[in-house]
Amino acid sequence: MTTPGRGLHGHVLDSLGPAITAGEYPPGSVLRTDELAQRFDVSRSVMREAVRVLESMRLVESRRRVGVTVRPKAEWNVYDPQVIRWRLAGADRPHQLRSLTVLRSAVEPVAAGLAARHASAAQCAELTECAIGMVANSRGHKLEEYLVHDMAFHRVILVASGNEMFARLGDVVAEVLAGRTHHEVMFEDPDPAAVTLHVQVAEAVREGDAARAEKLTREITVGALQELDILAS
Amino acid sequence: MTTPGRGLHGHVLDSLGPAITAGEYPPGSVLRTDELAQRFDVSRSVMREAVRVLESMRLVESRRRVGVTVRPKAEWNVYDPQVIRWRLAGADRPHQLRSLTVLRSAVEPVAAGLAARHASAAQCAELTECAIGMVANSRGHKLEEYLVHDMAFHRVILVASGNEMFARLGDVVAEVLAGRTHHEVMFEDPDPAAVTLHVQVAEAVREGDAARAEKLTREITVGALQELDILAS
DNA sequence: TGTGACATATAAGTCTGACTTTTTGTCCCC
DNA sequence: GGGGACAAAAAGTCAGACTTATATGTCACA
Repeated sequence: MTTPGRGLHGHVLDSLGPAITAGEYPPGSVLRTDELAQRFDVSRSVMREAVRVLESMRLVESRRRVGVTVRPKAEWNVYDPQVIRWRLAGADRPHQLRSLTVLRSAVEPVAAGLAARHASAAQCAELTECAIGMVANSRGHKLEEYLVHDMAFHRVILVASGNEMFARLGDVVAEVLAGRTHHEVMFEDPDPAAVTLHVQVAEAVREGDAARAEKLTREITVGALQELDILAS
Repeated sequence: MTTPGRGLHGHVLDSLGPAITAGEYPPGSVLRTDELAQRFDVSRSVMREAVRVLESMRLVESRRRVGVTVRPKAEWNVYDPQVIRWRLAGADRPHQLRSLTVLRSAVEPVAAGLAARHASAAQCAELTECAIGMVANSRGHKLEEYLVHDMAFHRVILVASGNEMFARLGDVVAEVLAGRTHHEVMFEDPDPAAVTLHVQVAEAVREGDAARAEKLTREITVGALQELDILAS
């Protein structure tokens, strides 16, 4: 992914982070820095750095004379990519995938609409390339190749929206798409209708038709919601 | 806000964070831990903890033999509440407000639709109370009181959506609303039409009319976009 | 002149131990 | 039983020595 396990404190985080986000330490649990340092066989300085990071993610709170207490889930920085990755890697995975898919359904249509207005020529070209790649790999069990182009497609849309907040969701969306292919039920070739929708979105963006790009993308995300049985009405 | 300036390293962050997010150190700038420790008159241990936090926010990258280099804006964890607060407090404020308002326009309508399906009786009651509070303070230059109820209203909607990712945007939305009242041009009483929309959203949610709640909320967010001259078509 | 191996300097990374500060629980006394 | 002083516990801070990785410069050799 990005740069995992860099330094000793990173190694500690790779152990503690998933454990906490998995609910292994229920909210209110108290950890002691010294004990943790011993357990992970690192110095207190290193342990303190790790705790500081967990604190900035609002997973824990460090108080004098008390120790390091685990915060309730509702206070976590759930948008921190690291936290998202930890949760996706653990028992919380299904729940996290649902949350993120709902988020996608809100954000991506609007992003596509904005992309139709702001996308550069290069971005339009890239988008079309992605769509072509998806079509080319939509049959014959070439799921991995399809996935690569699918992830790229959505990333381009989000970046081309021109909104930094949307752009930064590219990694998250990619993670969701990858999860669908790798862990969920997706043995067969992708739905041809979905592939067509992607091609049409690329068209709409190229033509600057914001309303159509938004509507088509909404259809894509509705499909994603249905896959997870998140059904409305 | 939450718990600012806790401990020495927190004090350092309160100085460094805003400076970096304000672009005071352009991307690629190199800082040295020792020099920073001297400058802020703290020990290296404390400085290292601060750097670790900045690193987890992806504002900087620490590499051996090089130093602490500032990352390009595109890599920052722009959803980190701390980063958002720093940017809102600095020169980037207008740009950040626009980004967040666009995000709101994507998320809040969908959240309102979900709230109509999932809101508890208590949440419906709270929502109605907020709407009443807004109406009661909509005339006579009682902007502060109006703001309190406005923030509460949107927070309830986001929480009642039942989606943790939406719920965690409550603070951000509150910050945007507060910003509009405190820093932007908003001397007069709020737009009566907007107040009515809020009342109607509360109604729709109470009645479980998801489509109407979503549509009405979309009208609210369109208004917010127009205030900032973010116009479509 | 270019290229590779090697040496060196540099800045982060780590560890240790001593000390400080804050908070909480307890116990004594009124 | 309540209030205040005291003691213990855990995080917080600091200073210094040492380790490790790595960018960069140097020099020999082709």
